[in-house]
Amino acid sequence: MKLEQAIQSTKFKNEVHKATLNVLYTAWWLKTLMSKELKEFGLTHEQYNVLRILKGKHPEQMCVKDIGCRMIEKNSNVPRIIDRLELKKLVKRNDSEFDKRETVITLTQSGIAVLEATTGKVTALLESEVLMDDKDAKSLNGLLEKLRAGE
Amino acid sequence: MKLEQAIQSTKFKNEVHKATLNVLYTAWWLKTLMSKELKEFGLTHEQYNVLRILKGKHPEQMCVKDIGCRMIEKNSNVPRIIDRLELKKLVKRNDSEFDKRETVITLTQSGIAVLEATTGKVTALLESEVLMDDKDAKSLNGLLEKLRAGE
DNA sequence: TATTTTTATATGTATATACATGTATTTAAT
DNA sequence: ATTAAATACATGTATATACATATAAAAATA
Repeated sequence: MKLEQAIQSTKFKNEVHKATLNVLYTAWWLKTLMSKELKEFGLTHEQYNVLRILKGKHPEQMCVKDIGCRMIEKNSNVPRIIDRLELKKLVKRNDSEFDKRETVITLTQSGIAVLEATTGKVTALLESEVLMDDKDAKSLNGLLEKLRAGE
Repeated sequence: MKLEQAIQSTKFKNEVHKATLNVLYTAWWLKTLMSKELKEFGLTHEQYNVLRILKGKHPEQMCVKDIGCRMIEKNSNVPRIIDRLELKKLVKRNDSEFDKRETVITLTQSGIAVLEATTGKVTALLESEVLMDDKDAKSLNGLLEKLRAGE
């Protein structure tokens, strides 16, 4: 679907303005798509993101700050996302021995199982819905990084 | 900044997977950038979006549904965003004469003034931070629509 | 060593998102 | 004409986002 249809507007100041709206809309579209699959597992998008980050270091523990700086949405409130994952017994909090300010987190066996099942489903969904070859994806990655060049 | 630095990860399944994360991250980056400017005017990103949509039809009134389907994030709770804009006297609610189920909304004079001031600032900010020429923006728009082709 | 500053996390508040439900009104079906 | 279905909006709840503040511990400084 063209952006014009999606937001029922044709008035863009220029192509750059249209591109900013297009990025925002595409992100919403992707999130909505993934959330439908995640919901089956009782997970939200950001809970899933935290589980995947923990998986990357497993079986090592990670402190809250290190999880936070790997999040896609940097202002996510990681302690509260962990609260909910802990309630579902998918992660476990421990006090750090090296630095008593830190809380360190690990995946539980249950967390690993849920993450693996979820990842399979999400990957399959994206493969079937995101119809883009590697060459185009590479161009897209380059352009997005160009857009953020001033970061 | 490269995505790899931004989310401190280099493990992407493939370029398409990286592109999905890159879109999500870029959207967050854009929203954060704009929010900084909007905050000066006491507006949130979605409140600003509603004001801009109303501007497109002004001085005509728009019903809640028509605003909703022009929103970038479709699941936004438009009545509640309007509640806050109404409290700030930036918009006005009226009962529709044609269909008593509808509430129709218009910008107030104050709303128009705030919107114009805000738009000027936001536009200037994007021009200075989004360093991309029209040609690249056009390619980017094409690729994003390719990504969502199955929509 | 004592004090200050910084860091890591948690908590509080307002708004937003996602979704379910309730209510009034309109449209369609019987 | 009456009933049923659909529509428009509002409201309620759980979670997330954005940001301010609080608390404890570590690091830096006097």
